[in-house]
Amino acid sequence: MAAPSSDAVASSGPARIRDADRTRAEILDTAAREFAEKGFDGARVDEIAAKTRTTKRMIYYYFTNKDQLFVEVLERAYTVIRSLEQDLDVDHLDPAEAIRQLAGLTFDHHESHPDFVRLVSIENIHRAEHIARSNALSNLANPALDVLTRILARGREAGQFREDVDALDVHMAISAFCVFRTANRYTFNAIFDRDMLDPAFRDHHRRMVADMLVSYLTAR
Amino acid sequence: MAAPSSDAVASSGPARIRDADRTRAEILDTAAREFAEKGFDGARVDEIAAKTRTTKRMIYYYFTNKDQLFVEVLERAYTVIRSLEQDLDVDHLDPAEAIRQLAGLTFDHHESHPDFVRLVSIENIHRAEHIARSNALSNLANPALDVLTRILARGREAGQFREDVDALDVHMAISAFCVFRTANRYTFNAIFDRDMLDPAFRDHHRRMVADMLVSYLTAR
DNA sequence: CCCGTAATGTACGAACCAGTACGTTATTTG
DNA sequence: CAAATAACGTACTGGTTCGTACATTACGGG
Repeated sequence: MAAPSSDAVASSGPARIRDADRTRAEILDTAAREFAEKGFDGARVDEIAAKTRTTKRMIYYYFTNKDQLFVEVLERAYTVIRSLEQDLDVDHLDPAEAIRQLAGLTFDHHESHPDFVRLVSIENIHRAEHIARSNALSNLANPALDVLTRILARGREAGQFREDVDALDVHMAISAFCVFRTANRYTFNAIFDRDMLDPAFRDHHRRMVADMLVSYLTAR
Repeated sequence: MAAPSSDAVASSGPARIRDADRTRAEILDTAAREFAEKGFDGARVDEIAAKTRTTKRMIYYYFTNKDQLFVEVLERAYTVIRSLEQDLDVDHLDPAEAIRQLAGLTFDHHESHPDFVRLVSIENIHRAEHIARSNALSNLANPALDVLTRILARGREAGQFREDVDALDVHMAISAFCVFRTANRYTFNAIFDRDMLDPAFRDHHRRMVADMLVSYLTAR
């Protein structure tokens, strides 16, 4: 209910009372969790505020409105994933092995960032209207795509890979598999009684995407 | 579209003023479109009612509340897909060709039922809580799975298919690909500037799922 | 042909919820 | 150190939205 108004909180070096960056970041964190949990329309600004050490007023102070808050949540979520993708260095590997590495990395990303997958699902229900409103996102290239393009070129030159696929096709196929496990986990489990995220399947599925793509690319 | 309920609607005069079946069906149709369009929380009961030839009162008369309405929308959506799947008869085909047929059918289903794909996405955001509340859905087996099981068994017996995959794995892989094209269409297009549902890619993608699965299953 | 009930319509309410008006305190800058 | 301003809090509002109380009409069984 009412916050303890007893000031003089000073006591043992409390965190700075005014810290715009921290407050802003805390709102974004909480909002990301809340949006991922309940969806855009299901999430409540009041609830986000309550789960923060600040107030609803601050959300509007920093983010203008609920839509803009979601835009920045998405921007941050995509940025995290992208920065991880940039660490990928497979130019020295055999093309097939490079594909395996890329698939594995993508698999791991999605497995360890379920909230990201949910946020993307939610944004798709809204027809990507928030991404469209974000300069940061609509102009952001995907480093994984460049990597993929080079791998495919090398594979084709070596006569190993088929010619009728481009990087986006391969990226789509890998993403589809990885996204599906998380995004459709609940209905799949309800209907087929199998939890796709059960650790028992993890390694099997991880090998499966890689095998699928490599066998497809190398099929004559 | 919807077939008139029981009998021939008495002559050509004004439609029957009282027709429970028709009213109920019209509500379900409209609700399905509205939920698919806006999501569960984004959809408005008042809006659904307005797009119907009846009133909001009737929605509550037949469906108790918004959640139950969504449950029945899902039941109907799944039933439509399932009934189409049952027409599949591939037991006389070569296992690889049978897989191609199944993948193609699944592909076509998803391509021609985008609303179904969206409803499933929405239900996953809600952690399949509505399906859990539906006896019809949580006890409904998937005919495509039985078909798949038989295909795989034949393929293995013939020494053509690998042994370390089960029907659910294959179903998952095919669904993932087909669902992704529709479910993640908007964010994919916003970020990569490629509309996965562009007719120009249709045949290519359709062949791609089938090839991916067959090459994977037959890989040594 | 009449009456019970299934089917339908109208109007309303209570809760909820995004967003704001207004006031206060800390921090920075000149 | 004073004045400006950035950061923050409280309390409220106006519109929305699910759901319902109450009234009414068509239809079918007896």
